[in-house]
Amino acid sequence: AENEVLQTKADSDDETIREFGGHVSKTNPDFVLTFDGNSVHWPYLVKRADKTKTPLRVGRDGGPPHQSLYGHYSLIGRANVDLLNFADDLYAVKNKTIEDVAKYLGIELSSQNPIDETAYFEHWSNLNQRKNLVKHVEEQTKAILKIGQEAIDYVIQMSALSGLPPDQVIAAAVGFRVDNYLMMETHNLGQLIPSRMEQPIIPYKGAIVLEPKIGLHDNVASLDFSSMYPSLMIKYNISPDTLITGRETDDIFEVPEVRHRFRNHPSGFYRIVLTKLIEARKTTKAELKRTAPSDPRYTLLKAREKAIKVMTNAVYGYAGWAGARWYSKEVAESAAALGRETINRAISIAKSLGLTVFYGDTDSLFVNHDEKLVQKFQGEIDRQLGLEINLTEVYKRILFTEAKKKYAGLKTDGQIDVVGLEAVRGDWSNLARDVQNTVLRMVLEDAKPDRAATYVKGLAADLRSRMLPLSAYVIWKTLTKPVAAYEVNAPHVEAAKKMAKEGWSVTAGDKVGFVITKKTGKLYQKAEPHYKVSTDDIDYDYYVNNQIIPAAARILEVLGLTENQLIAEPGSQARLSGRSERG
DNA sequence: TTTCCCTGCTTACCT
DNA sequence: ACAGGTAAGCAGGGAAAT
Repeated sequence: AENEVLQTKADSDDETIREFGGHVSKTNPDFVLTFDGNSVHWPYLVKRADKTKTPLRVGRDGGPPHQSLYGHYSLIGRANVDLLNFADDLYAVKNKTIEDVAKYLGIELSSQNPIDETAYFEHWSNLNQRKNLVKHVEEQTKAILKIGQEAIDYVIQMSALSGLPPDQVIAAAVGFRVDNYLMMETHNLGQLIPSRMEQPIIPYKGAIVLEPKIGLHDNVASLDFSSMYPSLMIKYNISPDTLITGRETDDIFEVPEVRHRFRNHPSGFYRIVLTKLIEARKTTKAELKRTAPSDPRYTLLKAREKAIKVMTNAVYGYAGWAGARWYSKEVAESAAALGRETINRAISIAKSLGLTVFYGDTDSLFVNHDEKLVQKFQGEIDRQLGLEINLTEVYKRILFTEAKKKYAGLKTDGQIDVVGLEAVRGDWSNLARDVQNTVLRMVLEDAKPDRAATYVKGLAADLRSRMLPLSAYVIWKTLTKPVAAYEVNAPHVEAAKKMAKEGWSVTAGDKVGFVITKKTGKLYQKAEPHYKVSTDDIDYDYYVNNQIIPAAARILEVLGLTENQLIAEPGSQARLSGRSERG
């Protein structure tokens, strides 16, 4: 039956593998979906099939999977899609678990308490608990299918655009998707494809980030240039094949600041492909407007539009990537310089119209939302710069911290946008994130810190009696290299070492969950793998002083409160001296 | 001997 | 393993304070 979860009663590897192959042949799917299959399930199955000398018949040819490009396994005649690769494109999902990805995509899961990998063995060993483990895996299997249904249109559209097969395109890094897309277009133009060359990495100056106007501001609009870098590259014909290296002076454009020169005519390669991409996106958007959301083509068009957008936005970065076939430092550097000129001129225009600029980053500006002035501003950007700037959001109230790239705004629909702050960082505890989100809502709604300060003080005073689940205290950090390669001690590395000692395979790219315990010594000596900790072991002082207070203070300091004011009841010196050391 | 301050390593975020 | 710009915590070491 469709969407049926198959379970085997086989009790040996060879029997299980044989049965699995039989089911694949019988079902004969076009797509095979896994979650982390390229790193875990396929290599494992291949190894066990080898060891037991059992044929792993999963391809349409009845053959085994083959290791392919981009760290991916391919099945002959089927598209083997590893949905973890799709999840990597979902920036908002911090910890790429099946459960978190499903939740983000709005997929309902019937089980609320998934079993952590580290508890699998224990569940398997205990016959009563084994049932729960089987149930859990069944739930995950169903979730993977649903995630696949959400991903499939995007995968197919990205494949159609880039020319890479659907199973490869999602495994391929962004640079290789662009590379392949450009190769396709070169072919369409009847031109030759340059070979990839070893290039030294030469850094260059990038975008401008403005100093934010610290504090709470009411009625603020955010505006964004639409496709700023692509638009500038098209406008000034910035491309490797239009770059002038000789003495030409006729019909040329010199980029401000960096002084690279480009021919105005004929159109260069990047102008041609970027124009094509932008036109394709416009066409798709127009078609979407004519299509009812219930129409099956609607999701397909949405996916196509997203794929085109992703590709368009990646071209500038690609041009500055030393591994690109069409690498040109001059091109990337010129686009960046033109971007800086653009934002600077936009700031001048805004100010000349009487608008206040609160903040800006690369291609965005935050100004007071005076509707008439903002419209006039957009008109002037079009007239003076020949570029489009869109009103993307209106905030009833917005808070800028002293730091760049960290702010939060209350939108007109009551939702809060949080940018860069601890609340959106995956390497802070859920506890700290929840506290900061709560503080932000209180502050943005009240426009004063009192309610939030009382809340934080209350929580800090009796954290342990709140009996929060352990998951509130777990901190997740990525291991970016093998544990032995680290130069300095760090809590997540120490926790990883402890896991390795117990036989867990911890490798670069893994997320390590740890909890700070009451043990003595440096912080890294207090860190324990999350699954080994009980709530009795938690160092509550650390979580108050180094998680809750800093996360709350980041916001409340903007309104004049200090960290100390959040810890101490007025006049209580005892608590002040009771703080644990910070760094 | 303890505290303070600076620097480098490290991770994650923003556009 | 698309780009550069930015914040921030912790470790470690030496200088300054006790």
